Amino acid sequence: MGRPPCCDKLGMKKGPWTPEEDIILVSYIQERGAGNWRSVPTNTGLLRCSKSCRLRWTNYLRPGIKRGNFTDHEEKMIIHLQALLGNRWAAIASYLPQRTDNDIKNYWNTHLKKKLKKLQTGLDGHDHHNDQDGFSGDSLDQPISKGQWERRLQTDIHMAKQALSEALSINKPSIISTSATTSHDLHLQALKPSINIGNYNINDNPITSTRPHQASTYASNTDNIAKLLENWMKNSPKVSTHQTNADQTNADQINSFNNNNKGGTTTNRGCSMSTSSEGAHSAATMPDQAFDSLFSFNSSPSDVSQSMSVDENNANFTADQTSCLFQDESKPNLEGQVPLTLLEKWLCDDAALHAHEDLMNMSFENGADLF
DNA sequence: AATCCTTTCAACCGCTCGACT
DNA sequence: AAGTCGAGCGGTTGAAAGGAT
Repeated sequence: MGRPPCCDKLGMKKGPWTPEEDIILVSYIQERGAGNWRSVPTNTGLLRCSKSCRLRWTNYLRPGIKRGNFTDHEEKMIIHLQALLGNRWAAIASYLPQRTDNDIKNYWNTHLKKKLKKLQTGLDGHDHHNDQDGFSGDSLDQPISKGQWERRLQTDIHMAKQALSEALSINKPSIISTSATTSHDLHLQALKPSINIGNYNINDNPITSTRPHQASTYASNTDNIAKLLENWMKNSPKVSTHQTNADQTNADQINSFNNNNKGGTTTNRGCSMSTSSEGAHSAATMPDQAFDSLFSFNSSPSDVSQSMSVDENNANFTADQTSCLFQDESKPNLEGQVPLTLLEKWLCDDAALHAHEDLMNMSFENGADLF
């Protein structure tokens, strides 16, 4: 008998969130910032447990969430990171700041597992040493000692650092070395382009990007909320009966944003990137105070830790991010390993394709800052 | 048109971890 | 040192949507 679920307390509501609840939550977080989730239900009057509020915020309402189809590049990054980190979705999501761990996890389970399985069965019909699942995320069952794993990790970190260092060397513009001799080398090299996540994302900006796949159909979460509110406003004109005065104000602001954002959506989507700073950024271009008010959240520490810290102005990874990339402690990759052979090639092809371009877009000064 | 099957994804559950006392 | 509590993570579930028959 474990602890009873927190949602069992006090007849908490479960199931899908309503637009009204979303608005209340967004309003509250706008006012107080994300964090201290325990106090959220009491302070907002939401009949939701703190956990549910946090989840709703982090997985759906939080600014900077990209929804919709994953790009080819994202897909490959997930595959690669999954191979490196295992099913550590939060860690993987930290390299794809616009995606939530839940999204990535879902995408892995619904799309990528199948895709890889297909690929794998196509590759080797005879090597079934792993398990019935081919190389599903849960397939790695060969034992590995902690010591072994730690040594491997150390080597990985060292090699990755070295690789990144080389990649950023102005004298070596070609960051994918042709001297990779081991699967290990290939693996790390293929990771290199993902180091440029921030850069990559920024380069989705139509102004600077030349990538073919950036015609984004993604809606930022502001779009989500806007759409949601649009419907809600149509269906439910009685905002004030559900909310406090403050909430009413915020609802008005949201509505105001919604209307104004119709003109601004193109711009935002054009950027194809909605970071947590999107609000502030967009507010600068949108005169309406409502938008500014609602979406320029004050980043709480938890926000900062969860959201990307890409500097949109210089479009570069910060040193912290890079060190984070390598400091991220990894647990033994006992599960979710994918045999890396032709799959690697597949991934590396893409990596090589984008690597040079990414590097070119990264200023050397900032690259130097990484170390 | 009706039914069944599959896919998707938001949300929940249970567990672990770290901070605090 | 031990206990408590909140936050976060990964696995799983189930409703809804879409597709096949």
